[in-house]
Amino acid sequence: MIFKLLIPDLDLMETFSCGQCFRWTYNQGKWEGVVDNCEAEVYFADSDVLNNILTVNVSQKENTYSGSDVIKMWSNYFDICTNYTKIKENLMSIHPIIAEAVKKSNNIRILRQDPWEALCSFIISQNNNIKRIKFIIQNLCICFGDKVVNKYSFPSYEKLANLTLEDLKILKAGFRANYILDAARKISNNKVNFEEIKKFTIDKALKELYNIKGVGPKVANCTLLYGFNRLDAFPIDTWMNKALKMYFPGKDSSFFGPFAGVAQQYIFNLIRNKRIQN
DNA sequence: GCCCAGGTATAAA
DNA sequence: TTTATACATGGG
Repeated sequence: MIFKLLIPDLDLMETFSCGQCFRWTYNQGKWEGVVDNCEAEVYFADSDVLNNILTVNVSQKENTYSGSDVIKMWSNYFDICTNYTKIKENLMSIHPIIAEAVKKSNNIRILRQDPWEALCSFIISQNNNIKRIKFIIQNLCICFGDKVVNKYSFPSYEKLANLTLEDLKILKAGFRANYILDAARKISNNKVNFEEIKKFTIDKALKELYNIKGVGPKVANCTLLYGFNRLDAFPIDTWMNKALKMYFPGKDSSFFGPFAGVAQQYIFNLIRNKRIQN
């Protein structure tokens, strides 16, 4: 099925390649990806781009989801109810560097990704580069996910929980394989509970995620920001540390207010594009 | 060979 | 409590 969504403040290139997600691919003017068990290509048609109308062309096995469920799913994924025009105005008023960051990389939206996919993806991201992160995640989906139509879904934690380190060698994930297994098992046997985390304060949610091996501040904050839509989460990494020291000496995430994570994403993109060293 | 990549666990100071 | 090193793998 094919349908259209009105989504202001969305630049597909910026949003899909800013490092918040790892499974979208660009092909001849269209972006191809999988959300849950739903595969789609999305694009702005020439006649729609000025009106912020996104075309979503969904392929799925017959009747996995109803038409209205599909529209709900993709509306939620792009978080269309959140007003990014307002958020960006607020952020730009905080500091000139944020204003510059927002202007330079226009229109990044924080996607509402599945919590498990976000957690697992950012466990894989540690001490790793984006190209290889994508490679490992693609292996993970092909080897252990379900075939949707042409692509594969992200494998469930239940499925991975029953595998062994030996099984995961095929991923070439290195030392992270052990962390993936630990995460899958702890969530499967309820030692870490996503439903509880949704109700927790940010500090409590972070501590809960730290119970998983290989999950530290970076991975936990990314999981909360991208998987739980906690826009106040603030995943500081080496590049962001450089940026903070350089542009915001002495400041912490509270300086950026309730949309710290959104600010971080824009600043990160600015720094990455500038290829700042030191 | 060496260094780095959207870090973290572990040991040692 | 802070600081150093190993960790798998692949690319530059």
